[in-house]
Amino acid sequence: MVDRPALSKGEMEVARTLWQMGPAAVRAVYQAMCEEKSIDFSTVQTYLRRLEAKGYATSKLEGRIRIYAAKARAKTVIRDTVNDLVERLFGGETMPLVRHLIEERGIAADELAELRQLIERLDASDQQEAP
Amino acid sequence: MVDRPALSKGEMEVARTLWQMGPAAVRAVYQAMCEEKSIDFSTVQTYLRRLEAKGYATSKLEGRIRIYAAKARAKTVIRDTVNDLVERLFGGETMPLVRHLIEERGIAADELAELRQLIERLDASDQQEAP
DNA sequence: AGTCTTGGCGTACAAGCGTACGTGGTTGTA
DNA sequence: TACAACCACGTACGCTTGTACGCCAAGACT
Repeated sequence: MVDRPALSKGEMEVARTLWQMGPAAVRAVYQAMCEEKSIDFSTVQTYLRRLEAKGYATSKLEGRIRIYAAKARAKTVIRDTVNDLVERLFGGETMPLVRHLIEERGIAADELAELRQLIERLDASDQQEAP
Repeated sequence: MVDRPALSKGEMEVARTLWQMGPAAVRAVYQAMCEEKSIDFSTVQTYLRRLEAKGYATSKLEGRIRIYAAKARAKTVIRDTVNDLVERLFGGETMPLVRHLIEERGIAADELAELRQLIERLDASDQQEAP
């Protein structure tokens, strides 16, 4: 659809916060982000402005407060970002990344269980599609 | 260990090619990359220079040809890059990305089988560590 | 010997990024 | 009403990234 310029790393964090919070004022986003890391209010403001400039967010003045809302869906952005990463770092192959994630980053037992189910499910539909 | 500046997207592709090929001249890297996408020879050269400047590669003149070799190991770079992505786009949680990869990008049947084994293995060691 | 090709190396340059500051208006408070 | 806190908005600035060009020397070809 719309072909937006890619998000930078910093912009991504702000976008993620915005997805989590829903429409929010700069200060609210700022405070949410503050809890995780030290960042300047103005920096957040600039990122939000850029997010809007790139077409990832909209904003409107509500009284004298500008409220930002995500425009692009998280799923879309994640898809594009991950596709790009997989392309560049793994030459387009998905499995090496999956392997890396599962082996090198901790996965809890209940998550493992979920994973197993996920696989069962896919396996079943594979069987159907390619008998 | 050494704290290198992060790789940019473009640099990553060159690094990956270099890992795949082992030590190689600029032209060799260029030709390998050409097959996948259109890129200028000088661009590749600049990326290799920057890779070295950032400490990800070394080079030495062999006759009048400069041979570049990867210095950082792929595993390390992948770890750092993926950690960063997971942090920024998923707030540090691994599972959403794993889920995304498995659900949204095609995984072949034999890869599914491999995944299942991987999970069995981890499950077993989990059991041992936390009885 | 003269010309073509190839490579190294220096340099460029606009756009994007990270990180803010300052100004001037608005609102809540003493 | 004077003052402090808060906000939007414009602006800045050095660094990085993407994408090259041009010059010069060494080897290859005629």
